[in-house]
Amino acid sequence: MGRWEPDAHGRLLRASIDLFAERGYEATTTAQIAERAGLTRTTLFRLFPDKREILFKGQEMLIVRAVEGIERAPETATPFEILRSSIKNLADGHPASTRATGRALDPIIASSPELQERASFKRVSITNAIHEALTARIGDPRLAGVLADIGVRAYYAGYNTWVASDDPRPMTDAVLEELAEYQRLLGND
Amino acid sequence: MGRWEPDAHGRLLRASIDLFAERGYEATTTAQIAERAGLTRTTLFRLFPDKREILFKGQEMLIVRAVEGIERAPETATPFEILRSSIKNLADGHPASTRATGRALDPIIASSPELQERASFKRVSITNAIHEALTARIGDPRLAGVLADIGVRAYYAGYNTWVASDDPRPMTDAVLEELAEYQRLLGND
DNA sequence: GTCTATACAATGATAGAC
DNA sequence: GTCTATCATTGTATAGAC
Repeated sequence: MGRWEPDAHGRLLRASIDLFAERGYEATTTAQIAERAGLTRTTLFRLFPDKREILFKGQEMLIVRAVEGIERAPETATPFEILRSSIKNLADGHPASTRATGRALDPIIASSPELQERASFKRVSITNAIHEALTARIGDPRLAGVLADIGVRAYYAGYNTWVASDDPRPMTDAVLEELAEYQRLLGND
Repeated sequence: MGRWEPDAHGRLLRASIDLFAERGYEATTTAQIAERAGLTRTTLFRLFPDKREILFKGQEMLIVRAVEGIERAPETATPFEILRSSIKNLADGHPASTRATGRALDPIIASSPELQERASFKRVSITNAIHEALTARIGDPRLAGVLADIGVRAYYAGYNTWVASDDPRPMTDAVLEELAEYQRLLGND
């Protein structure tokens, strides 16, 4: 059954989404996923560390982009402007196709405690990475922590409204609007 | 081996902490935990839904207390005062013995990705519960979300400094001091 | 250098006996 | 309510095939 149709990751992701939508996450075995992707279970576990990660791999990029956005903020930027730079760079990483993927993926994640747990871990990990990089940049770890929370909340809330809408503008617009609302609420500093 | 020495939960928790500290979380099997507690593996899984939850059970109480604190806030309270009531009630739920438990437990959790994942889920769940209850109380879901983040951050940061210190005052003091710092940073509204 | 075959340990579920 | 026993599945390890 050897194969080098090259996109093994992509085939496994598509097979997973299809099967999870058809039969549910828990009712789908890793053997079935591998079979539908034209691979074996062994290969699946060589490419992904576990079953959950099939749906989440690629999110390491999110941390890289958020931290990059902090490093690229101009020398004179205020703490909130640095946060804005981070969240903008993070959202800019998403192509238009993210909307379709999210519409297929999000209901699956919502249906399984195991997947929600992994999603929570990703959210906390992104928050912690921003917290750390912001602390290095602005010095105050408390302010950095609160800003990290606010930025990540804007990112997820903006993502959710954008995925649910048909607004043709990029995801970044929705995320930055959300962030601006938070800034206004808190009496912008 | 039948037993009704009554504190099965407590025996399993203590056995887990001991064994995880001795041999590591992953290297300890559920059979070994059950054996040290004087029970069988089947009974362990009747009392706890999975191996991780042995260390985290009891945290449902945290959500109840946080929500209670919101409901009990006086009619005239500002949004931040309502949040303060929530976080105070949450922290008040911890007896002095929490410090010793935390000192034993926290390094174990930090050593295992699987446990960190469960811890992240608990943090997000508490945040979501506060978000929801605050939204019901004050109306604005955006303000409620940001406040929930801030409150939960104060709770965890206060917990961490309190566990690391030998300050004889209750945990609530450390948590509320942290929260007051955040309020000051954001130019109290 | 990627894919596969096989064997293995551990989690968690289930059915039935005392 | 606890136990014995059995089972499917996840995830690991190793060695080998193309």
